[in-house]
Amino acid sequence: MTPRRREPLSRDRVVASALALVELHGVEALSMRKLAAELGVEAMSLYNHVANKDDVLDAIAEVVFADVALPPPTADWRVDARALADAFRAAALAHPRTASLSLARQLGYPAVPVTEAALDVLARAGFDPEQAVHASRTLLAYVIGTLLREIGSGPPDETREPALVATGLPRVAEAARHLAVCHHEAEYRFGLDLVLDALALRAVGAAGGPSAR
Amino acid sequence: MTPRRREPLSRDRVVASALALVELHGVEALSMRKLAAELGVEAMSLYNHVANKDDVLDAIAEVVFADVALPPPTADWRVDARALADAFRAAALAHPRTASLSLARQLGYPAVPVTEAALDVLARAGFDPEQAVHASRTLLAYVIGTLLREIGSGPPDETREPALVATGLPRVAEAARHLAVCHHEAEYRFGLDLVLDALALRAVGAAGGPSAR
DNA sequence: ACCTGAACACCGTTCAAGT
DNA sequence: ACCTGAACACCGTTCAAGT
Repeated sequence: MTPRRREPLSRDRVVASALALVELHGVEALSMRKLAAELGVEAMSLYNHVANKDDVLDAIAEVVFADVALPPPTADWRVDARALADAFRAAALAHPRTASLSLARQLGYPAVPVTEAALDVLARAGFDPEQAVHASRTLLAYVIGTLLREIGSGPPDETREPALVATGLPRVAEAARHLAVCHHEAEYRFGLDLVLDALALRAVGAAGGPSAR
Repeated sequence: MTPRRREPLSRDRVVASALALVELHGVEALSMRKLAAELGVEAMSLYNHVANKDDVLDAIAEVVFADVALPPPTADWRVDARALADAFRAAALAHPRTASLSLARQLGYPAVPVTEAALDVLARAGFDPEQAVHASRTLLAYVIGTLLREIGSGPPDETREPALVATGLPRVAEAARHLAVCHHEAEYRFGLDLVLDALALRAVGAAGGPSAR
């Protein structure tokens, strides 16, 4: 019978509990009623702290990217760009089951510091503010697309390679061995290097004069 | 009282109806009961043709990319790569409200022809089969990431720019005018050019000898 | 101010029964 | 073989009532 036999409910407690439930059982298993039960309360009490279920889902998405551990800048913008992309990826992979929420919804205001860091890196690479916005969007689109593939891909599946060969499509059959598997880390790194190379080229062009083309 | 007063139910009719409902009212509004009503049948009848609701959602995702209008090859692989990316984007944008289904789930077997076309383009660019797989995954990740941003972004919002300035973050404030808006078509093209440039560079390297680096 | 009981209008899915 | 009625075990959310 301590004075705080039960923590008072709060928006933060509701959201934290919801994130935990999603991480444990997946988004589709989250219900307002189970969330309330988890918090030792009736479902209707939640509505004093969140607007509705969608509000809860938005809040979960925001928490994920509020967690991005921004790397300290170095002298090499390429190193910094890579570190920032890695940090973003790490934050998403820390909560894989929230991916469909955090990646599909528009990145909210808690993600603004990530944008600041990206624009800073790209400014140091030589982009003017407008080009830096475009470049950062390209980089982020690549990273998010890669994460979506990684998080959505199931466990290894031995039937994939023979199925690909059986399509009879020549290029697919020829590459079936490589298409059947996906080493996510290496795949991410391959494309990231590629995008960074391209950004480096544009940055040099931009430094040579405004609106190079 | 014509003999076919009512078309017989079939998996294809169920899926087509589901796609139409999603396109009209969104994924969250799709229920087995409403789907059945749309088909003039009781909800339980659907289970003679589909395994469950998830099966329906998977089937919708497959239909979207079965529709990709593969462009005929030309003499210029760069033109072809762009045309293929454009065709993929067009297919996704033709059913924007299914995006969370079609882009987040693993691309199914109906999308294999797209992979064949991509690998063919990249082979003609000079990539060996393994490198072509990596390159195609990079390209697709970029396109999908861009689509997710495009489809997830709401209508223009006048409050965004002042909110960005108000963060006090210097790069964000400086670029607020450009961050506040997003011309999706132009943004997509910017990054696509960038990725294609980078692929062109790798292709040359690969043509110079196996495993350049 | 915050919590709750009861209720409303829904869900997906199973199963035994119909034709 | 295909369709259905009734039922089960759930949903999100509202509202008036409690403390």
